[in-house]
Amino acid sequence: MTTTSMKDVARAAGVSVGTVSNVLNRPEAVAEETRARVLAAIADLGYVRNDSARQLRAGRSRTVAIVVLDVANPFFTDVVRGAEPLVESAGGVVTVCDSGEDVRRERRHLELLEEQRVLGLLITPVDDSSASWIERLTGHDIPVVLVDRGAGRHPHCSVAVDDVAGGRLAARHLVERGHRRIAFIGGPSAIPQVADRYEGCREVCEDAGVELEVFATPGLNFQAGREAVEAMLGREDRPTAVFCANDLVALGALQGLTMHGVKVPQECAIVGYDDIDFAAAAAVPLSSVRQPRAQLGRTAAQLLFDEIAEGTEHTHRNVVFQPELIARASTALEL
Amino acid sequence: MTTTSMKDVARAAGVSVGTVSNVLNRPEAVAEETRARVLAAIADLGYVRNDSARQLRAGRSRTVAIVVLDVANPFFTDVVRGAEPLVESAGGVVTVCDSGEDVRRERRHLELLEEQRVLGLLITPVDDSSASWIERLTGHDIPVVLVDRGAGRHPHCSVAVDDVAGGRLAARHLVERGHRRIAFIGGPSAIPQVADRYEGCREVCEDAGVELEVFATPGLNFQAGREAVEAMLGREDRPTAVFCANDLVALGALQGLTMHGVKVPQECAIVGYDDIDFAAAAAVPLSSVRQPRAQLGRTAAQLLFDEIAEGTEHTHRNVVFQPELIARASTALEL
DNA sequence: CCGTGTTTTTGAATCGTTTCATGAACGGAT
DNA sequence: ATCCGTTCATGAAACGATTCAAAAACACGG
Repeated sequence: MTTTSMKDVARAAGVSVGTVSNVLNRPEAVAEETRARVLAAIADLGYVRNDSARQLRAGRSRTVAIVVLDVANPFFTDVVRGAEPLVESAGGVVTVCDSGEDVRRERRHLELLEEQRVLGLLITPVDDSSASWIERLTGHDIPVVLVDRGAGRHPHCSVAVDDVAGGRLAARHLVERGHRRIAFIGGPSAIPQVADRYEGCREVCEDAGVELEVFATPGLNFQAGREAVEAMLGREDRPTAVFCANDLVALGALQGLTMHGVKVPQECAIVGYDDIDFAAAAAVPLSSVRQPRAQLGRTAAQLLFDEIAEGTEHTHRNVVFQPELIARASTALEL
Repeated sequence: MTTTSMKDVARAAGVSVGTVSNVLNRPEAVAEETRARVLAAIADLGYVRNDSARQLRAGRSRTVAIVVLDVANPFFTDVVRGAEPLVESAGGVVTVCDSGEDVRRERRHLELLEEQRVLGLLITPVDDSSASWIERLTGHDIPVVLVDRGAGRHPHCSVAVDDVAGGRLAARHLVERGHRRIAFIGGPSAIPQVADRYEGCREVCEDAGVELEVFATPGLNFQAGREAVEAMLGREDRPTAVFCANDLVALGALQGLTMHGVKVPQECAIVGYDDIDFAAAAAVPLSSVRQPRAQLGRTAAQLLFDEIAEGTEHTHRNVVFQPELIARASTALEL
């Protein structure tokens, strides 16, 4: 069965293809009676527009791509959710690509997206090596907005959250509750987020004259938190609070402490980072630093459309959001 | 700046467009020397294939769409991950669409996907009302595989997990550990998954002469579990174990019990369903029924490609997988 | 140098829309 | 009846790749 095209519809309705096209795209420009006839033919034949042909003619697609490091990470799903409504209300479509933190996968996606002539791109690059690839896109007139990686100089718009401020928030929260010995759990420090969060924490501790000890982990996952906390337990001058670079790490720490009979928050307080859904759902609800994730997505999409609209007049903007501390049971005690 | 097309490349390399096309698609058919010249021109001009034109000619795209109920749900992300490698190794691309359990969003996606002439579709439909829309696609020669909703009769391939068996597994596990009074927490029972899991549980309890009480919830979320368990706590003949229709519910139950000082598993055992990552990460690691999610995705993709390859010879297949019980601390005690 | 067979290359047709200059149809004013 | 201004409809020319029959180039034996 061959697919039916506008030509078939035109024939069935006794009009020209141009008219069918007008019915679809500028219905007000075609006479009432004709329009009805064409619509009837469309329904009758079950005609469906061919998007490839449309795009070929238009020169670009209506797709905005979002390239994320991990689709399963709630951070990114929320960013996507934030961006979607804006894109859709602008008549666009969102497509999500998962690089899985793998440069090769990311590259493959970028190639494909360029072949598809996407309208624009929101991306959290895997690492600096992506820069040249991304610039290739902008060179071909595909606007790009960087998400949560706006640190360095770069010729793009970007949105990000101030991780140093987040680190400060967490540390200040703990210091205010009387903690004088704090542990930072997280790593590797090559990840800018980790480094920044640590940096903010360090500043505050230094200013307050509070002891800060680092437990470096190989990654930001559950296991890492559990192991780090176990390393900490043997010690006699054990910190009375831990700040984890990530909620997963914090949940690992929580389980580690619980299983060794250390009471949270009575014997050890915990602050996490990201405020994932499970932070509130933990056996001891977790205090955490929340980032305005949906807004990050919304703003990124907005910047993209601004850039498209402004054309050559455009000058890049870099928007930085401030995080917020959500206090829960895991830090509910003053020492 | 206008995008460069094959014509430009052809001119630059001093050959015809047909030859350029051959270099890209059947390089072995073009002379060594010519090929080199064309490739040089491509690199030189920064030429990028136009996928719309390609697809227009080809009549279909290389995209396999997966329409899920919730991208943030680990169940679906794993299904997607399972399907991806197979699709990509077949030269396809995966695109994920989130219906958000909303029929209207789902419909919009289906319309768009049909306009894009996708290669095929894996979908977990929002409800039965989707059926007619989906059949429209198959009517237009777009093969569809149903994921985890293969219950009724339907003219498609499908993959699913046997939820009744899952319910039986959970109940049997609890009965074997000596529990004689069990609670089922979950709802609404209109959801086939909930109904099936309950059904399996009921069978086993009935056969074993074990008392089963249902705490119906309005949804399958954290809050629901917490509230259900609180309703249960007041009672004197309190069940000694709960089977939750879902891990989120189970985590809610766990938090509810913990906060009211009820020890898990000593005073109340818990079994969840889905074995999400956080099940193992809970303060008391959660026993849970695991579904072979990635395999579900893999198989769905396989069925899709089979259908494409077999053409009219194809007869639909319905594959049902068996779930597995993962025992952890939350049921670690014999009564 | 010719015929034959093989390897390369060509160029036109095609896919299904959109766009736009042109033309037809019609009504009303003169 | 003629002319003019609207309102609608038309049909051909893009858009950029792929395909394929046919032409060209080449190799080689006689």
